[in-house]
Amino acid sequence: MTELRSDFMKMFVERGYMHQCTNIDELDAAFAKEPVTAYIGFDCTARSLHVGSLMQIMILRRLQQAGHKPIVLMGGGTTKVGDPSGKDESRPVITDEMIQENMDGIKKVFEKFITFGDGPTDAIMVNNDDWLSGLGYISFLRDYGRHFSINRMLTFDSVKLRLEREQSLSFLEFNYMILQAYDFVELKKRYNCSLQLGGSDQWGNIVNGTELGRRTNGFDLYGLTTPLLTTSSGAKMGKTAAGAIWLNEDMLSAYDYWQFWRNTEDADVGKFLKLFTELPMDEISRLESLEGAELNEAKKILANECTRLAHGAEAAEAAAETARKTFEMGQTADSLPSTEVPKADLEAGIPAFALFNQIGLAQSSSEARKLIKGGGARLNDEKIADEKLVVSLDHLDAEGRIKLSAGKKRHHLIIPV
RNA sequence: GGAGGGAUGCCUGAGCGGUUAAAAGGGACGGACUGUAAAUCCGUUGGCAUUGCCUACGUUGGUUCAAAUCCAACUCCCUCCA
Repeated sequence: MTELRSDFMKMFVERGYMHQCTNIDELDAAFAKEPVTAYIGFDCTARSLHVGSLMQIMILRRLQQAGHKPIVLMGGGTTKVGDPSGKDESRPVITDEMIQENMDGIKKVFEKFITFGDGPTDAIMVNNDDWLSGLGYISFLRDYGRHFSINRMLTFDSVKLRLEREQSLSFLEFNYMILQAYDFVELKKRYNCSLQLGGSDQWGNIVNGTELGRRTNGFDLYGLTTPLLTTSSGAKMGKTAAGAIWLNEDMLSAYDYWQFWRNTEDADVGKFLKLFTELPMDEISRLESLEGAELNEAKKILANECTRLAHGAEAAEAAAETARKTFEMGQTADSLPSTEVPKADLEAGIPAFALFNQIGLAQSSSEARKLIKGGGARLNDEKIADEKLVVSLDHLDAEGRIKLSAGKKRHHLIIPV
């Protein structure tokens, strides 16, 4: 590999986004020479995206900053088929309405990170359902099916692993990679898009696309993948007690998002700063060289930066301030996640376990009881010793609220109304 | 088409008539220790309920006082033979 020339590729490698590339020299040259249009495909299986997709989102953002054009491809059509990569079972079929709803939610996430519009480097969002739904089966087979070798397809990990592992793979899913390859060609034709980005699990699908483009139209298409991200202790990114770390504020508060990053393992701080913030590299090296407890400062910066990107500067500051009050000053901050409870209910008294369940600090009453029994539940920072404790207006603090905590990190306010 | 094997809780995986809400490990949650870290150790881990009830071992029936465990049919999967 020769020295990289383009700013984008240099950044890409330096920051740790790089995993595999179909032709790094040519791609680098293209980036150095002219604006490149690139896309990443996203499933529409949920109303929001979570941190598992954040790396891809950041790449599109940086791509745009470097003067290139990002395309967000929503897999409205392919979602109906289901990607077999890395999955043991076929995906449940979801309805068109759900797909539309999910797309709307996902678009909101992207609007925070990249600029959409009609300008040359403005991002666009397209839905592959637009061209996939209208395909004629016979003509598609004749024009594109001929270019796919079954022998070859069977060697791709997404298919191979599934077959080796006794799980059945339906013909429907088998077609996923063909459709994704077709997407790439279609995007080249429509938008002169010549690069597909994606996670390393998409490598097979991406390569299929570049090859299909070359065979059918002689296109020069490129693929670039990012590494699969796990934490240093080997866990997949983005799962916690509360569930997935969603990027939409209506699914996960900015405070909780901030907390997620604040709780990063020591060993991951540098890596995450590079991937998920836009701090300059020398600043990052300084931060990651901090030792012991000082590394906590770096974690706060990480949390601030990440929250600022996803939810805005104001929300990030508020989350940081809330955390500071809660964890460092032992105060009860107004801005903790809160739930309004009718005054009348509190007057009558609510069993503590029911309340924990109601506000989401426990998934069920039983779980709440166990939490109390295990000594992990707190009311206004006092451990709840009595399993049958009834919470009432008597428990209001000086500010007229009640603070409930599950463990040392999860806090919630009850506001009587 | 023929012959065997399998389907268990979030996951892996024991159990093969009652003492089994179901071993063990993982994961997750809580506690201790710390730095809102990791590692380690301890506890919890179906739901509802002021100790009793309900739902659970692929689906549906059956045999039994009693079944995840036995029988039958069905569904799906695996292996070998043709």
